[in-house]
Amino acid sequence: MPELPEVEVTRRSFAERIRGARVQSVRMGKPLRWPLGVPPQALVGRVIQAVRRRGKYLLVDLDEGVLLLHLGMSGRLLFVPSAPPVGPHDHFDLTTDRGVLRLHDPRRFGAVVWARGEGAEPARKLLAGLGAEPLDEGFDAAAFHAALKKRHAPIKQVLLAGDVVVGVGNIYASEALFMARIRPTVRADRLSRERADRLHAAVRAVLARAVERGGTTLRDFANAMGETGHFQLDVAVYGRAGQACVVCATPIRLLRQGQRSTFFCPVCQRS
DNA sequence: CTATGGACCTGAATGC
DNA sequence: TGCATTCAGGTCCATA
Repeated sequence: MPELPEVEVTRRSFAERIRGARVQSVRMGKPLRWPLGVPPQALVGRVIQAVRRRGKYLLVDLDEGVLLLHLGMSGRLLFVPSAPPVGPHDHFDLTTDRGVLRLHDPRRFGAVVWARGEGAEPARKLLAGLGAEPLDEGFDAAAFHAALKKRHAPIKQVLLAGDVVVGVGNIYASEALFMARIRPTVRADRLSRERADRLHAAVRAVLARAVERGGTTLRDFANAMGETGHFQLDVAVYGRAGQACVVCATPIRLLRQGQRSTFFCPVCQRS
């Protein structure tokens, strides 16, 4: 479900409302990807200072420590005044004096992890090695090209790996490569500066557009207010195998890269 | 060091 | 209808 745009849209949908809230109780359901790291009781009484994002992680700053939230493949947050009935996939409730923050995650690839600070374990290790923030000023085209020069893997897989640039998941990798007219299978180190620049711009444009559109709702994404996204209406190639390319009408092709589906136009993305 | 495949988990869609 | 197989928006870890 969630790539950078969905995580950012989720963040914006509750960050201001939850700021200043005091934690009253914590409920944990089935185990998530990693343990919380402290007894849930330890969060009671903490006050939420801010909600930030790094890559696909949300960082909930507390007056003591920080909570890292990750939505995995199927995670979704909800922030509502009072807790709805608890379903079988509701695995974390943070009840505050301003509402309940709930993580709903059927596949449980998501996580809620506490650390003393961003630089303290286990946060440090989870955040270490993350690449540039694509929507920040600091995402530099020359540095992007230089980083790609060191990689022999197909460009699609380098985008997904997240250690060069963060936040680009399976949907937006295909979309950005289409926009940049680059074939997903080309080795990253074979991209010229000009083509790397096109990809750099395309990644930014696709992600920014998706944030504006409220994310992509393929089946069940919704922000913490329960609102769905609309970028699925703007998708050019993802999930469109066999359908006509929006530019040249050639049928979109599907291929497998590292057990993930990749979609591309064989004519618009010749190399 | 880099690249690759398997692992984690559940539900929906597809195929026989 | 029933049951098996495949696929899904992520990413860590072991292995080459």
